[in-house]
Amino acid sequence: MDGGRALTIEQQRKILERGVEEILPAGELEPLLRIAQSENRPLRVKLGIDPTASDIHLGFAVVLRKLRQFQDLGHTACLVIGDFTASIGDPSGRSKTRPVLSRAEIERNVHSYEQQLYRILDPDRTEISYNGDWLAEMRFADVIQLASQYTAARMLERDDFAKRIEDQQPVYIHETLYPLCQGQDSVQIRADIELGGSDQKFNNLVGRDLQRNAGQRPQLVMLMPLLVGTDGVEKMSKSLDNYIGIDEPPEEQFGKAMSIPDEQIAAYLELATDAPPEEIEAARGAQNPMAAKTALAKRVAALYHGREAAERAAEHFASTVRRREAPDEMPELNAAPLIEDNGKNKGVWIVKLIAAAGFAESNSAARRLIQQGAVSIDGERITDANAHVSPADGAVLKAGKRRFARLVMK
RNA sequence: GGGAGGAUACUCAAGUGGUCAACGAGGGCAGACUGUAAAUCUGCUGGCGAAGCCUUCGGGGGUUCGAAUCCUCCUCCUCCCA
Repeated sequence: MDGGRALTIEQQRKILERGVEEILPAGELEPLLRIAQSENRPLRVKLGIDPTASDIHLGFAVVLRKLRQFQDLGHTACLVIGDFTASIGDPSGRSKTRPVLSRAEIERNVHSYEQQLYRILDPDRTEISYNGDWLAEMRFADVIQLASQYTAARMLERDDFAKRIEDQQPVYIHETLYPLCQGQDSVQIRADIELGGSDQKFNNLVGRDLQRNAGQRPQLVMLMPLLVGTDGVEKMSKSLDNYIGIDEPPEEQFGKAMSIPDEQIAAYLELATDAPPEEIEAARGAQNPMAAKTALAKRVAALYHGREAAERAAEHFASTVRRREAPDEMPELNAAPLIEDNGKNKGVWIVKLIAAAGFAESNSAARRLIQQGAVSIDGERITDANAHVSPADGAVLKAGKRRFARLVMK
């Protein structure tokens, strides 16, 4: 509890409530902090992790960063890896039944997850458990006992299920067990608080009921707003490919951040960065979204790669995108083996060159790029798909705005 | 157990014998423009060294000069009644 000693309970509460969408029951955070203090023990703050994706993105980082705040105040992060529940699939926000993951996929994801988690969390105050350790051990009688604690009506009235039923989409029995499993996790690890995205409200509240039935104090539920993806519409997620990964290179993060719609700038500043409230407020009605967005993109890159890398990413963006210059560093492509000389054709066939560079998946796709005027060598546009070229060694091949390769001709 | 409906490209979704490599929308890509990889507009979006050819509409078999479209069997999916 060393971190917490310097601050009053009131101050701690303020920090912890910042950026939070909802606390259930409202107003219970401060009393809980007092209990922890008087009992002189860290709170156990639970976060369920669904290992269905292998990349942690800014959306999930919102919750992780909140968890980190708890850690900095001396509390314990209790991560529950849903290795067992991943084989069910969280129905939250889903309009369809989820595909089931294989054991191997889950293990691969978990492994990659753990490395990324500690870019945000403090490993010394983190406890990791796998819910398969207890859920897989349950006997059928235990499952019945668990299921007997909730009614079908309450389960089916939740939004996701109700909508599906109305749309004549299937709802499977095992999906209704998902919230119960997650609630059982809370019982198992004796969570004081459960963090989650706002779409986790129902699941987290089930945990309260189960804990109460088990004679525990029901966990406080803390819900964070969902970060919208770079498309500006859907929730950020890997499957929609609208995410910014915390492990991505700074240039990628910067560029992706620049591609969010202007209206999302303030939300991103608030949820995904440490920007002070004044800056967030200023960004809300900004006259110059470009400047605000650039500042945001820098903050994001700096958070995961440091200030210097963020500055470089900004410069990279300005030169490649705004001034359309070739970047300093780009992959090399040895084009020498592609050179032909058979009387009919002399040089490298441009279509093959594009395909070899990996800029197109097929020759047909390469032809399209060429015909659309996307391809150039050393700034000279090539629009004839039958063209053969003899570029100088070190010439720059470009396809579209962002794909570059330096040609090696010997 | 009984009845009804469905499976089309990345997704949704038209098409019910030739004019179908398959309408449309979303997504993606590209170009123009710009303040950005935003917005907007336009184009492209199965493969092949490509005026032509090849493969595709859940799977197999069949009818036909010709099938995504008709028949048949199979697989899978959904809904309604009980």
